[in-house]
Parts: sequence; structure tokens; C-alpha cells
Amino acid sequence: MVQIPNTPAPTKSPAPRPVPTSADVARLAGVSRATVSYVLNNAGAVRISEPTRLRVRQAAEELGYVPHAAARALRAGHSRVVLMPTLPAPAGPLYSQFVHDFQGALARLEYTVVQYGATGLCGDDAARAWAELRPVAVLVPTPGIGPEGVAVLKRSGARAVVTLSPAPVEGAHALRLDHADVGRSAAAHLYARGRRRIGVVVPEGRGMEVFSAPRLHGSREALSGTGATVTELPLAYSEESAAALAARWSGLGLDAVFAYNDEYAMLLMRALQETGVRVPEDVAVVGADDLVLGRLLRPRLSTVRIALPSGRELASLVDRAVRNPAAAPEPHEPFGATVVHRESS
Amino acid sequence: MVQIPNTPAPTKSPAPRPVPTSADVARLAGVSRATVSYVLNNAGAVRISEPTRLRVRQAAEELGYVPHAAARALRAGHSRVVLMPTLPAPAGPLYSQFVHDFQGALARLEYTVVQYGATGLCGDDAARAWAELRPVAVLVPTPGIGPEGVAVLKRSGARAVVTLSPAPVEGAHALRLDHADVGRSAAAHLYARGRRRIGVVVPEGRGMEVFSAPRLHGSREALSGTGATVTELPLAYSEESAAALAARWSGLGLDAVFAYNDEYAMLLMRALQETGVRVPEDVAVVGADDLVLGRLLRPRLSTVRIALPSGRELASLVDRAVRNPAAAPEPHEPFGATVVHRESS
DNA sequence: TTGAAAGCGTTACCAT
DNA sequence: ATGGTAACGCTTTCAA
Repeated sequence: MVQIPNTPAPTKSPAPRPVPTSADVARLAGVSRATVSYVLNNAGAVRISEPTRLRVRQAAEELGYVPHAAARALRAGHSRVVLMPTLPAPAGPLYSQFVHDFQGALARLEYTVVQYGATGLCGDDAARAWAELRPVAVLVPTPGIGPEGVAVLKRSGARAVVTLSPAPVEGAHALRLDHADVGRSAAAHLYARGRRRIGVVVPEGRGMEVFSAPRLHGSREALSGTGATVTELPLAYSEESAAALAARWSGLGLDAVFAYNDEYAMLLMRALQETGVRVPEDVAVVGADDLVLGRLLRPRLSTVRIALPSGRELASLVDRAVRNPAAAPEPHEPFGATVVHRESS
Repeated sequence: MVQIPNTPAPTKSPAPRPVPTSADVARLAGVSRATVSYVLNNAGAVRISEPTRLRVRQAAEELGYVPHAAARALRAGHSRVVLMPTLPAPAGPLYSQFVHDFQGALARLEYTVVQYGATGLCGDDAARAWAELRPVAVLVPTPGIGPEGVAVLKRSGARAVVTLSPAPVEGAHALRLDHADVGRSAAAHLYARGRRRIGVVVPEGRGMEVFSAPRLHGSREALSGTGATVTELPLAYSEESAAALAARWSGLGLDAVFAYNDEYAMLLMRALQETGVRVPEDVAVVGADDLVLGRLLRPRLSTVRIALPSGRELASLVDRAVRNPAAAPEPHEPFGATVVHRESS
């Protein structure tokens, strides 16, 4: 049977040229695919004559050849991708900075960080979706993945799984980071300052509960049995929502508020001040995350600081774990939440 | 020759089990790989008996089988990955929100958004690195990629390339977004308010110049030939840096400042107020990005708002472009920069 | 209803 | 020094 070479498929008019492959480069340069591979990867083991190298390079240039990462990974049996699921809510400044540092540090170690939109799925289902990419390591920034999920990832070739979560997860390098600690610290601080009727801001908005729920819970826990009360205060990140909350403030009878984080604290504090509520005389306010803006407010904002690991440290941990996956997860102290007492409480 | 099956490589002690493949599932279930594929992908065209389906599912479960995305993409010849290079600097709140929306909207359209750390490389070199992933679409959030880069991506199978940049890029759906407009608007506004000696804050820090340079340049441009002066004000995002700048303020002799964005404006405004400089009487301040916090400052912060496309709109644009790559890039008006005049100017 | 086989793009091994 | 070939894991067409 005669095969007509390169008959264009009779579908679309622009006839989308197929993506050039290394075989195309080889054909154009008049060499074999192996030679193309050697030249383009600067393989030291094999010597290729200079003229040949040149021909191959020119051919690749001419065709606009770009190697196919998936094919390469398939062949190699591994990749240098470090996977980082994206958060369920827009990231705050603290986290953005952290991700940026982490990414930069890993890039210097020749890894590629991929933030992957793992929408909808949760827990060990999500782990399966991540495992499809066969990352060499995974950093899970929220709780929710369990030992099963970790096992799936490891069976799929992940040499390191690092979790940031309250409880250590079997099989993972568990960096213990409990947002409930933030709530606990804030509430304990307010209680120690003599406050007894404490509001806790709970941001509205999909995905926010991942962080707000533990912060609320921690506050409740710290105050249980003390006789102090905790009042949940839903609040959207808008002037209107804050004004509405401030308008019904006197009816709530609160003498303190833990405002979820510094940004919400600023929002609420302004609304309260507008309606004549004095801070900290009438109500003590505590934020969290120790953002720059907290120091700029008047009164200066008390806040709870979390000792996040630096991006560089975490990158180096990942690298060590990848190089030696057999090593037991390094134990470490939970990241503490420290109250930074300023003027608002 | 007799081949000893599954001889473990005599290397490491924990003998890392190889990752289970669909062949392993097939073997365990006593069927062929094709059947496994049919069952696991719910192929409608072929009917598989219920008992077989069950056996396959159980085998997959037991082995912890997860399909290999790279292999699948290789075989399919395409993917649903939308690539988004990460910014060279930590993202601000405006951008974080945008990315989150964009990702959510694309997920609903069954795309997978991947943020890819494209560190170091720039322009068309970066494009080559992105092309290795064979994304179906690419959203380039910074200028720097040229027609060459777009061509590389398209030749590599990208059916849509969307750029957010000042000048339209040949071959791409170019959303025209010029940060110089922000600088122009701010400067023109300050000039119209009678200010003539105008400072422009330039954030320090790697990667910031991508946005700060055009904003500065736009300010210069708007004032050239008017007799007004532009003074460059390097500023790190810290209280100390702001205090240092405020300390030498009177020597600068400025009557207005465009503070890069609302966050820097807040930082500088506070430092100025601390040293007794009155806003807006002594110095007019304009921020940018129209963040919530600008409305919370006193005096309320004037700002320049950029009409970013919503994540949903952009997602739908990407989807349309992917479905019909032949269509000419949809023309559109450049996104305007609008001055929101409040009290600080 | 199920199985065999080809092929996606790449690279490593083994001939030449 | 270079080229043929097999194999990575998966899907799909064709044949039984």
C-alpha cells in the first residue's frame, strides 16, 4: 500500500502544523534521533563532531524545536517538580512572601515549583489528583491530607511529602503549624488583660474557613471554663460589612475582639472608631500575622505572630528529604504563636 | 534466555517498590491493559461486564494505582493545562484575588491552572521553558515576551496565548495593560491639583522594577514639558526605610508624592505624619490599586484604580480562544487607569 | 466482551 | 563517532 506522505487532515483550513519533534530535527539535520538528543543535552559521554553539532543546532532553531517535558519525564522515570497545591482562598501577604521565597530557593536547587489548582477535591482525593503529576516532592500547606493521602503520593514516586498541619501525619515530614494556637494565644492574652466578653472575627468567603475555623476554635478552647464568653463575628472584607458590624456593636456588649488577622483588625478598628468606640479603652483589639500595616495603625495594633519556617529553610528540608527519602522525618518543635503586645489591647 | 522476574535491584535497603502501572492492575485483575483503561475512564463506547469492572476497580484500589498524567498527555497529544508564569515578586492583594478567581473559573471549565516558577529566564527564553510543558494556553502577566516567544508557544501546541502588556504582541490575545498609565494618571492628577515638585516612590526589592519602572516612567512622561519636577524615591517596605525617608523629607522640597501603590502610600503617609508633615496640606499623596485599606486611612487615600479584567471574563476569553484558535485575537480597549480622588490629594 | 499491538517523544544501551 | 532499537505508561483501533 502506498502511503501518501504528510497528507494534511481534511479538517480545518489553517492546517495546524504538527509540533516539531526531535525526529523532525534529526531528519532535517540528516542524523539520527539519538545524535540530536546527545547534542541538545550536551551529553559528555559521547563525542559528536563539531560540524554535526552545528547542523543539529541549526535544524532545531529553524524548526523552533522545544523538547517535550512529559516525554522526557516518562522516559527518565522521574521529574524535579515540587508540587504545591494552591490555597482555597486568595493568599495573604505573609503567605505570598513565603511562597515566593520557597520557590526561589528551590529554583536555586534546580527544582521546579508548580502551584497546582486542586479545586474542589479534598483530602485524599486531592492527593490522588496531585499524584498524577508524579512530583518528586509535595508541600501541603493546609491540613486535610491524611496518612492515606501521603501513602498514595509516596507510592506514586514522591520522595518527600511535607505537611503544614496541626497534627503530625504518618509518613510525612510534618511541620506542625496549628492555627488554633493563634486563637489560643490571642484569647489568653485578652483574658490576661482583664477582658471577659470576647468577640472573634470570622471572615466570610469561600475557603476562608480553613484558617478561620481553627482560630475560632482555639479561642474557645483557651477560654473554656474561665467564665469568659466568645462571640462569633462574621465579617466580609469590606467597609460596608464592617460598618454594619460596628452599628450593632453596643448591643453585643463586648470588651475585646480577636480580629482574625491584621487586615481585618484594621478594617474593624476603623469602623469602631468611626462610631465612637475607643480602642483599647472600650474594646481591646488583637490581630494576627504581624503585618507591617499593624505597626502603622494608631493605636498600634497588638498581634499574634506565627513563626513560619523561612522559604529557604523549607526548600533545604525538601532537598534533603528528596536526596535521602529513607531517613525518618526530622522531628521539630511546633511553630509557636507569639503575642506581640502593642497599644490596641 | 531465562529472565528472572522482578529481581530487585541490589542498591538500597528499603527496596523502593516501583510505582504501580495499569499493567500491574491488569495483571492483578486478570485482564488486559485495555480493559483497565476502559473501566477506569468509564469509556462509553465499549461495554465491560459488571464483574470485570469490579475486579479492575478493586485491583486498582488495592495497588493504590494512580494514572500517570505525563503518559496520558503524551498519548493524547494534548492537555488541559493553562500555564501562568509566577510573578518575579511576591504578589499583592489585587493580583492574588485575580489569580484565585481566574483559577476557579477555569477549573469550572475543566482546565487545570498551573503556576510555574519561571525564575531567571526572561522573554523568549522563558517562553521556551514554558513551551516544554505543552500547555493548551498561556497567560503571561508581565510584559517581556515578544512575537518570537508567542510563536514558539504556538508552534508547541498552545492554542491561546494571552498577554497583559502595554503594547499588543503579534499573534497573542493582547490585553493592553500599561502600568505607565497608572503613573501618568497619578502625575496628571497631582499636577492638576496644583502640585509641581512631585516625588515617585520606587519600591526596593528584586523583581519590583517590573511594575515600578513603568509607573515611574509614566509619571515622568506626564510631566515632561510642564516645568514640574519628578524625584525618584527608593523605599523598602519597612517602617525603618520609611522613617529614614521622612527624616530627610524637608530637604527634598516636595509638595506631592505618588507612592507606587496603596500599601506604600500608607507606609509613607504614616512616617510623614509622625514627623509633622501634614497630608494633604504640605504634601499630597496618591496611591494605586484601590485597596480596601486606602479607604480606611485618614485622610482617606486618593488612588489610581486599574480596571483589571475579572478572572471569570479572562477565563472565558481563554476558553473561546482554545476552542477556536484560528479566530483573530479579539481587539479591546486598553484598560484605563482611573483616579479615585479622596482626601489625601 | 476482551485482547493484541501500535504509537505518542524521549533517552540509554549496544552495535557498528 | 554515530545510528538502530527498546522502553517509559498510557489509550485506542482493530481483530477475535
